[in-house]
Amino acid sequence: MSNDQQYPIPDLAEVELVDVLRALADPVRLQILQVLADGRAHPKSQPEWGLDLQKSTLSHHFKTMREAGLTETLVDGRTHEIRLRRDELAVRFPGLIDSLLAAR
Amino acid sequence: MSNDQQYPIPDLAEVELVDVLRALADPVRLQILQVLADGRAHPKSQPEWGLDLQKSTLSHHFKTMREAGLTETLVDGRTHEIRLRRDELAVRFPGLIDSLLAAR
DNA sequence: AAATCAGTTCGATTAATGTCAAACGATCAG
DNA sequence: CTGATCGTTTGACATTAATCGAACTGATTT
Repeated sequence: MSNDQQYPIPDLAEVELVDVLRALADPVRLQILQVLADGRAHPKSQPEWGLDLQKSTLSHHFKTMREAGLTETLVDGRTHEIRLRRDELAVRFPGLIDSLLAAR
Repeated sequence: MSNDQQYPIPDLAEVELVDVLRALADPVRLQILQVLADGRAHPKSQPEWGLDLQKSTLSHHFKTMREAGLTETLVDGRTHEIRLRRDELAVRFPGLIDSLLAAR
C-alpha cells in the first residue's frame, strides 16, 4: 500500500486565523512554506529544505504546520511527503497564502 | 502643538514578513488590527479595543505592533492615537493586510 | 503649586516555544 | 533474523513572550 494519508489534519472550518499566523510566524516554517509553494509533495528528508536542523526539530515543525491546517502528510512505507493544502486554504482564507508567497 | 508623530517607526523596506507575522500571531493584536481596519486613528485608551487588559499590557501590544511596522502613533498632549500604516503595508506586502482583514 | 490624568517602563511571574540528543517504532535490505 | 534507515516521541534546556502591578514621566487641570 502507498500514499495513504494517515496523519490527522484539522478541518479548516475549525482553524482560526491566529492559528495559521502562529504556525507561520517562524523563519523555519516560512521557509518550508516557500518550498511547498510549487504545489508538489516534498519528502520530509533533511536535504530538501535548506535548513541546518536536526531531524527531530524538523519533525516538530512539520507537526506544527500540519496541526495548523497548512499541510497534509502522505505516507509511503517509511518515507513521508508533505503537501500544502493550498486549495482548501484559499477557500478558508482567501488571498492569504498567495500574499505570503508573493512577499519577499 | 499637536499630532506630531514622535514614536519611532521602522522603514517597511527593512521589515521582514516574519516580523509582521509574529506581531499578528496573537489574538489581542489581531483584535487591535480589526479595530484599525476602518482606516482611522484610534485613541489608545482602554475602552476603545474591547479587551480586558491592564493599560501596561495594552501599551506592550501597541509597542509590538509599532515596532513591527504595522502602526504609527500620533501624539497630542498626553493622549495618543494609533493608525494602521495600510498604504505602506500594501506596497511592501501586497494583499496581506486585506486578506487578514477579510478572514473570519 | 498640587493634584490628576494618559501612557510608558520596569521587575517579577508564568506559560509557550525552539532546539537538541537519546530512545523508540516501523519499514526495508541483506 | 539482523542491521540499517526514516521519522516520531520524549525529556531537558534556554529563550522568548504575555501579563500584571508598581513606579515613573510628562501634560493638563484646579
